[in-house]
Amino acid sequence: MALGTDYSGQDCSLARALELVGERWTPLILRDAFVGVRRYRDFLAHLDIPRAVLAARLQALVDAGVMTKVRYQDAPPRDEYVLTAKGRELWPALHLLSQWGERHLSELGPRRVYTHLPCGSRLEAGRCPSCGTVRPEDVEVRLGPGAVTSRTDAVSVALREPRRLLEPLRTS
Amino acid sequence: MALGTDYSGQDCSLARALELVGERWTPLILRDAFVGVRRYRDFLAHLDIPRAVLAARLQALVDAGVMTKVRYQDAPPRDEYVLTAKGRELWPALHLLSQWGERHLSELGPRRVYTHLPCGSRLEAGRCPSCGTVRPEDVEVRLGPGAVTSRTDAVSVALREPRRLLEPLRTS
DNA sequence: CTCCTGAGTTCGTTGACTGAACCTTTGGGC
DNA sequence: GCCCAAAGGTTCAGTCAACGAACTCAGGAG
Repeated sequence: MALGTDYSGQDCSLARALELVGERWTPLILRDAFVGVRRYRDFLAHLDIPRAVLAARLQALVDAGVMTKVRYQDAPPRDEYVLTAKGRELWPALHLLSQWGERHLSELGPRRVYTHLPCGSRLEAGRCPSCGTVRPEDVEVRLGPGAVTSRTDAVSVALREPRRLLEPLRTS
Repeated sequence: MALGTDYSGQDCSLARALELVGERWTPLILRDAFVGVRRYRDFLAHLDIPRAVLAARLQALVDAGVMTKVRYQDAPPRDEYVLTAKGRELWPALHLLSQWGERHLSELGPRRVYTHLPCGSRLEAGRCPSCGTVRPEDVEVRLGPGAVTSRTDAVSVALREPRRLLEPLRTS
């Protein structure tokens, strides 16, 4: 269970991208960010990730300009981690990889169903078959027939309700 | 520099997909497979990857049905690793991540330019803006202005020529 | 003052990646 | 037959990242 990332010597934008978002846990942190998770506590509860690794990954994402820390309360001071525009552009890539997994690794049917709300189409290949490219804000996620609802942490429970991408999750 | 992969407990097709293709080196092995690399020796030369890791990754990809071993010569017996249909379906996801890297991490302009040969359009978002979804076989890759040609191994040199995706690379 | 929560940091242990050396099969040159 | 080289691995000791439990720290609440 170790995944370092450093592909120096590869003159390749894929390698550069993987050094940022290819590390262990990072794609799942981003997935959670897209479905609305913003707080350290919620990432921790939903991912079962070591605290030190989570702190390091969030810091790396902030340093890379993929997320920003936003203060949402002053007493006591609390920050949320929110995707930047650069980070939000990762959604098609993450979604396509996820769809590949749905097709080939999900025997009971899709675990999540993505709908483009303005037109009602199901998303394919990270975009709407009728409208072209799609903004994550316009996408609705809900559980599909292949979903397994075994987790009982507050974040997993809250995420069972249909919701829009990027809509902040509230668990408290 | 360690990236293990096992996201048990995550009911998520992205996590399942990452367990297969998210391990360290695996995305770059797949990238090489898409540009025509097929032999152990060529992967080794082009990636600077430890032999044991390369052998383990190729075996895992074969076990998962993403690649197959194909005998191309009997005396002495030699096999090539070739993408299956399941593996070829990973192209849009890999391409999108690569394009994100081109946009955000490649200061000198794109390192690689992808063209849909039947219509001549440059690919965007893993598909052709005019034709819709694209088969990798119909895509041409050539170096762009951001490319750095510092590697001197035979595979890197051969890959400097424009070529179609999936067209077998010959270096000997 | 004491307890509690959120958000980390510290640290010993485990396990994956690294790189060099070694092994096996086969063919070619002599 | 004998020796060497190449392809495709396997083995192994050392290193470094991930793991997980414990600890720290700041700021309320009572």
